[in-house]
Amino acid sequence: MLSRGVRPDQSNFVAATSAVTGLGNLKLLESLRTLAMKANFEGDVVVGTAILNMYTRYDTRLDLAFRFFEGMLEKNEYSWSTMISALSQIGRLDDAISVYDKDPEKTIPSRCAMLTGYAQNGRVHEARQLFEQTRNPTVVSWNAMIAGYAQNGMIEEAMELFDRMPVRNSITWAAMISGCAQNGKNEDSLQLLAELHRRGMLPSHSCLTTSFFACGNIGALEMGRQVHSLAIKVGSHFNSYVGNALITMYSKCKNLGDVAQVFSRMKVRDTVSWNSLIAGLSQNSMLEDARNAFEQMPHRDAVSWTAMISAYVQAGQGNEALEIFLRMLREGIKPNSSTLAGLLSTCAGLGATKLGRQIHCLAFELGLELDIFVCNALITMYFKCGCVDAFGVFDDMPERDIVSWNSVLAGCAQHGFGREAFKVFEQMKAEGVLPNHVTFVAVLCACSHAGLVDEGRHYFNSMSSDYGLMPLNGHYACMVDLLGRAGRLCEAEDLISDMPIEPDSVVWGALLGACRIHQNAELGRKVAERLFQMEPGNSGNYILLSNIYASLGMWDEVGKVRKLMRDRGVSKEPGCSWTQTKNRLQYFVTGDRQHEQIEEMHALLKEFYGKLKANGYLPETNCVLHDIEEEQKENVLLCHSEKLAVAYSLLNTPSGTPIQIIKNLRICGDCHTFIKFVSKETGREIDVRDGNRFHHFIDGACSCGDYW
DNA sequence: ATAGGGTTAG
Repeated sequence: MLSRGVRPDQSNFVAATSAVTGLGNLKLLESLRTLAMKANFEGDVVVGTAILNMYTRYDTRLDLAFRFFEGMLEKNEYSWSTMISALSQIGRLDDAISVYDKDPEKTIPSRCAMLTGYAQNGRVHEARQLFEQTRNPTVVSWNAMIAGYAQNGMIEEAMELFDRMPVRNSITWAAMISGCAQNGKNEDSLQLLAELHRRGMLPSHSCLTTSFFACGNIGALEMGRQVHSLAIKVGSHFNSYVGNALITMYSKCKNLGDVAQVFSRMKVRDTVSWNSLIAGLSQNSMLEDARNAFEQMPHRDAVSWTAMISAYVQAGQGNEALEIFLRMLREGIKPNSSTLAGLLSTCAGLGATKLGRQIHCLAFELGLELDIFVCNALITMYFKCGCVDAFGVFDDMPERDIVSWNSVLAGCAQHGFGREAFKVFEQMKAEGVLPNHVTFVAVLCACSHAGLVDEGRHYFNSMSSDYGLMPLNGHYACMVDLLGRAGRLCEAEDLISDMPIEPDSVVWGALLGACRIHQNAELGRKVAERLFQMEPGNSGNYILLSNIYASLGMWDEVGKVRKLMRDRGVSKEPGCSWTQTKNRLQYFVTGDRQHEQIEEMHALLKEFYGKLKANGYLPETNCVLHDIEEEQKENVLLCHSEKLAVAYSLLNTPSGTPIQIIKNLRICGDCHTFIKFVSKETGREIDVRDGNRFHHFIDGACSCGDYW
């Protein structure tokens, strides 16, 4: 056009800028802008606003966009609203507010942008004020307010506006249907879709997308199929949002055949389609397929990398997760708060404090150190690794959600900070945060671990009387544990028999654990038999019972339990457990290959012990490995040192394949032991029942991450 | 073209 000497007009420029959208090419944009200036359009509001809009999409910091906005000779209502909306979307709410304040007109678009800005940054009350001050709200104003309420969990208020508003459009319905689904009211959201349908209206792409989300949330496969055919009927199935939502819906409904079909029939697969596929596959434990999809996809974004990392995290493959992360960094992809949160939970699982600290540093570099997700993950990581730095992270948080409070309470429980847990709990209440079921599990666990029986009772009662929270099995399990550890086995038994809900195996398991501590073989046998019926495949119950007998020196009974296991074919998978009798530690190995396993472990332990010594970890010479005693050759290994037990438990993993792990020496293990561990850092007993890693207690320093 | 709605990771 230009080469033929035709001067482009306003609409040409607008069309050209819109064509540039999605190309992500800032240089192209700059040249368009130069062209506009040459063609004497630099002062044109419409062209200017179109250029501004382009800037807001590419410029992540918005500095260029803002400078351009400031320089605009003329601004219309949309120039203002575009700038306000862009600033508030990246969280620069204060700048958005000051732009809004400077707007002399404060037109409806400008107000709507500001309203949404407030709502998306959690300031619903200001959003509401803005809405209420608007004299003639348009349908856009109503929609913005409905969405604002829904995004802030105020679904009743949103519903009330929805019922009250004079005119609704398709966006109103989409906002309401989405609001319900986002707030766990999936059935309501599907009912709204049905009502929309009944009224003879056609559902928009957004309505369909969000309805699939709702179906997926509740696993409503049949409903999902019906909506799917509706989508085909209205021709929406080619829309990428709809297609992507279908992938997610079918994978949440565990219908992988349909996932594959939808994916293969899609005309255009964007990054979200691939990401949804990866997420769906990994959530259905098809890790290999997820990885293949990941390797095949054309453009991987931060979400793709994060999805793959968390797939490995969930599968317990921390090393793979880490390798993917390193590759991500090498390829220059910037991690976001979710990436870091996933990695931190891996560190927590591995007890990898050193790596955890490195990721903490990375969070500072990326400016994510105060991000709520990152902080919550940091708190859990530090606590699981036994570092009280968790408190510092918690204290520095500018805002906290229920997860933050629960994480800190759980940490107190794990580390025996009973009284501190109460303080945190009171502080939480004072700040007006309502405790939930998880909160009480943590508080009761803290009581149990600190041996605070009366306090535990008080909080247990307060749950239902003050907060209307009915105790669940987890809470009963804590109480049984609390009473049981305090030696009040009868009371624990009574509590179980008075339960209004059916006690699960965890509750009985807590009682069995108490029997183990107090060496009560009579009750232990009774409880264990019940557990054998409830979970016939769980070898842990058999081992616990045999540990009780072993602790009383009742070796005949130990033999009987082991025979029972063999007869019932329980211990196909090799497993191991620790127990302590007086001044000895015993290591039980179960499974068909017990004998060779012991030999192999023996050898590996010697090797490992040598490494420990070489690294200055076990200075005392009395930590000798005792030979297997004749009479318990088959199943019991004895040693005399608690420290050696720590070394042993380092090698132990919950998955029951200790040998492999030992060879790698990469993953430190979970210990199912009743040995008391005291943290050198806090001087307090560590609760090892909840997956705490304690290798650093060998010498106060974290050894993991060095891989020895 | 621009103010309001929708999919993926945690």
